[in-house]
Amino acid sequence: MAALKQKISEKTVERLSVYRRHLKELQKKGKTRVYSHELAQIVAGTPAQVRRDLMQVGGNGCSSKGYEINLLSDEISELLDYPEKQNVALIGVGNLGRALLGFFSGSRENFDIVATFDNDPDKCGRIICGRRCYNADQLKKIVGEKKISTAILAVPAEAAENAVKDLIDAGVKAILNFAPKHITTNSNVFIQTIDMTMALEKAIYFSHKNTYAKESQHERNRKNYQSTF
Amino acid sequence: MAALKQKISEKTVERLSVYRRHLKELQKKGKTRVYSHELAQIVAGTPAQVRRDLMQVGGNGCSSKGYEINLLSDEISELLDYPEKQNVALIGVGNLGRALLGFFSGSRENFDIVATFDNDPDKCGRIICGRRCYNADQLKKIVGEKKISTAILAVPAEAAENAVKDLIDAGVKAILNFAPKHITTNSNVFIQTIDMTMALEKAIYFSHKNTYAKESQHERNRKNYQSTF
DNA sequence: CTCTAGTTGTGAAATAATGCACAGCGTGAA
DNA sequence: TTCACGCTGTGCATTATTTCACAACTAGAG
Repeated sequence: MAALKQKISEKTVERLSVYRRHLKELQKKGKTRVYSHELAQIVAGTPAQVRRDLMQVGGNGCSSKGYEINLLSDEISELLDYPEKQNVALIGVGNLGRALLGFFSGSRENFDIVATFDNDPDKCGRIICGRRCYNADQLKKIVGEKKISTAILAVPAEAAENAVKDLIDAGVKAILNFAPKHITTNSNVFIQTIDMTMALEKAIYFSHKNTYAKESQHERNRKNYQSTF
Repeated sequence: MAALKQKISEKTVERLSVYRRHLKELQKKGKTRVYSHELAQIVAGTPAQVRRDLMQVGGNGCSSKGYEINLLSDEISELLDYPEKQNVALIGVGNLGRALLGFFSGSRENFDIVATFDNDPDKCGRIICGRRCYNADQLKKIVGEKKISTAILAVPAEAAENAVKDLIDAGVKAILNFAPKHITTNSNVFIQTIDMTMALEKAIYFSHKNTYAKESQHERNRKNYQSTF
C-alpha cells in the first residue's frame, strides 16, 4: 500500500482503465498472472511505465511471476470505481446519443445510464433503449432524485454550451462531451471533451506525415498508441 | 515562415484543429482579428501556448492587432490539410457507425467518407446515408480504386484486431478506432484509438476526486480542458 | 544448496510540454 | 512627433512525463 491517496495523474488513470479491461479479458481466457511487458504492449508503452502505474494502485507484483490478475484487477477497480454504482445521464437522444446508449449498455459493473434527456417533444416520455427519456426541463429534478453524478453530452455544437451550464447547475460532477465544441468552467466540474472531428483531422494529418517520416521501431510503437482518449 | 517542416507535436496538431474550427465560427460572426488570449480560452490554455502553436504555422500575428482570422485559418488549413480532399472509409455500419457517418457528413472541406464496409449481407449493396455499403472482402479493391487514405473503425471489439490488419493490408495510412480495444502495429500506419469507455470511466473517476481536491482557479481551468481527444 | 534467468520497484536521468517574462513593435492618443 | 499601452515572438525556467538502469528478489534447474 505504497501510494494511498497520492494524486494520480490523468494519463495514469487512463491507462489503468485500459489495463483493467485487458485484465478482464485475460481472466476470461483463464490466465492468472501477467507481466508488465505484456501490459506494456497493450498501451504501446514501456514495462517501466506499466510498473509505475501499477505501483500507484499498490503494486504487488511478484518477482519473476509478474502480477496476479484477479488481485490487480480488483485493486484497479477499488481505485477507479466507487462502492456504489454511479448513475449517468445521457443528454441528447439523436443518432449519436442513441448509438452511445447502445455502446455503453450491457453489463457494466461500475456505472449505469439511468436517464436520458432531450427537448424534442416526440422523444420525451418514450422509452429509448430501455431508458425513459425526460424533457430537458426536468434535468435538475431527475439528477437530484436519481443522484446522477456524470452526464454524457451528445447534443449539437450550438446547444453544448447551455447544456453544460444546465448540467452544472443541476449538480452533475463530470461531463463527457461529444459535441465538437470545447467548453470550460470555473466550477469544479470535470469536463472531458471527445472531439471526434479533431481526432479525424489529426489522423488524416498523420496519415501522410508518417509515410515520409521514418522513425525507429520504438518510436513508431509509441506513436501508434496515441492519446487513446 | 519560421517553422517550415519542423516536426509538429501531436498536441499542437490537436490544438490547431480546434483553433481552426473556432476561427471559422468567428468568421461567420464577422470578426476579422483575434488575440492569442481569446484562443487560449477555447482550449483552456495560456496565451503563450497559443502563440507557440501558431508560430509553427508561420506565426504572423501583428502586435496589438492580434492575428488576422482569414489568414490564420488558411495557414492552419495549409498545414493540416492536403491539396486534394482526403477519402475516408467507414468500417462497420452498426448503430455507432451510422451515427458517425451522420456526424462526419455535412460540409467538410478537407475529407469525405466515400465508402462504407460491413460483413452483414443485409447491409452490403445498400446505400446508407448516401454511401454505398460494400462487403468487407471488397476492402482492398475499393481502397485502391478510391484512393482511401484513412479509415474510421466502428466494429465490435472482437473484430477490431483483424479489421486493422485488413485495413493496413489494403493500404490505408491512418485509422481512427472507436472499438474499445487498443491495437498496435509495427507498420507506419497511424492508429488513433478513441476509447469511449475509458473516457467515461475517467470522467466518473474525476467526478468525485474533484470535489475534495480544491485547486487554484488556474489549475482548475487546465483540468477542465483535458485531453480533448 | 547454488546458480542462472527473468522480473519487480524505484532513484535518477532524460525528454517533452508548459508557463513566465521581457524585448520589440504597432497603434492610437495627445 | 512622441508616448503609453497592449500584444506578439521567444529564450529560459519550470513542471510533467517517460525512460534508463540497477539492486533486490523469486523460481526453477542442476
